[in-house]
Amino acid sequence: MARVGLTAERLTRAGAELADEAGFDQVTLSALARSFDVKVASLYSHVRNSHDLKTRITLLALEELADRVSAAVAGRAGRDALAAFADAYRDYAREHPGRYAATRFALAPEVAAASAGGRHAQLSRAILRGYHLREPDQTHAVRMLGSVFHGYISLEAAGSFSHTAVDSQESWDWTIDSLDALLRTWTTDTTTADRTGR
Amino acid sequence: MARVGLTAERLTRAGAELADEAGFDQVTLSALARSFDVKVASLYSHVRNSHDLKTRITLLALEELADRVSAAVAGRAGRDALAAFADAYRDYAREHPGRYAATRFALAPEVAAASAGGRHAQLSRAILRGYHLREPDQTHAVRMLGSVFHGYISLEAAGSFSHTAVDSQESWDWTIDSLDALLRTWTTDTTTADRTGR
DNA sequence: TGTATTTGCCTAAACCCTATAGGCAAATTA
DNA sequence: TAATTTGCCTATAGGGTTTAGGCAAATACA
Repeated sequence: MARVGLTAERLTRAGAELADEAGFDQVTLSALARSFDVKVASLYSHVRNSHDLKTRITLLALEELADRVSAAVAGRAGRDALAAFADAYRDYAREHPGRYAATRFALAPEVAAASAGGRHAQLSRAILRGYHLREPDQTHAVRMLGSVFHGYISLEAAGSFSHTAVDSQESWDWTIDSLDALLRTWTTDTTTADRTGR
Repeated sequence: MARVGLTAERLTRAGAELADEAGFDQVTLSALARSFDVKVASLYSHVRNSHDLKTRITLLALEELADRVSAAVAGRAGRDALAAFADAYRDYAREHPGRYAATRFALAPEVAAASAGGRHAQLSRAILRGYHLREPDQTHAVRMLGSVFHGYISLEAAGSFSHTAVDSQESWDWTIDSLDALLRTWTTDTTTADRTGR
């Protein structure tokens, strides 16, 4: 019985590819075993179980994505940085839908703490640095940006924006412009009363 | 063999409850059969298959949610309407996490066309009526609002906002205020160049 | 280099979920 | 009351997960 040379890493990479091709929830140990022409039970020497495999794919995706976002925003500021940041997420989601879906997988707290999740949070705050927000506004803004981008990406992936004639790219640009404008109002004018006009 | 009196409707309602308790992807025909103390095969007389059941739960959730949102925004305008709209979605997601998750289930195009999805789109546009946006800005704004609210709700549900001391309710209010302010800039000043300051 | 140990992949088996076919009895209709 | 429809059943097959235990290939060590 020749050995195929499985490792947790190879399984994780193959799992990530399968996720992109068939969807993250189609990633099963059975499918993976088939793709390596190996019996399912053999995989249990390398990953603890199905959940463990998904966790590993999630960690891989979080790292990859953080690397991309990090490279995209390097040397940029203001609207430029904001757009690069947003595009990095969206492009990744479009190129790697399964991996992007994996980044939504609920990790165990200890695992999450050791993941690239922290880098994402830092990157988000780095983008806002140029807008000079004070706490707690900065936290509010981090949450809002995360919400908009993640929301847009998932609705777009679900096909929610393909019913009308308006191009999705236009709405995306409009959204980034709007967020930039919004954040800039905070830069120069920091009282809520004035900002909201109430 | 006494009959239990199953119907597609009863299965759908029980499925929705199960979704809220255990998660939408824990909704299985097996679990449902157990809860009715009936054999699994019996369910196939009432629903075509597992996918059909999930579709029915999705349609139920979309209707319920549209009813709630519709009632919430009735008689309101401006920021008031915007907040009522947003809160209706968020409250529903918090009270019925499984049903809210169901609203993200990908429906077949014909089914989606006959669903309450259209009502949601109309409600969204109704909110914007008070801000007097022209096309295609209105469409952009509809997409942005959908993105923010859906994104916020799903990130919040995933626990993404429970790592810092800042209260999630505050960020939510801040976000709604920000969106209101943003939309109001469009009301009085409609050229992109001026709005973004580029 | 030969032997001991570890490690990788295997078979076997149990459990759960989905789905179809075909049967019998309860409910409905005539 | 008889005929028909309908609801729930048993049986069966297929796919995914997971554990236990075995044999052989790779590795370590004398």
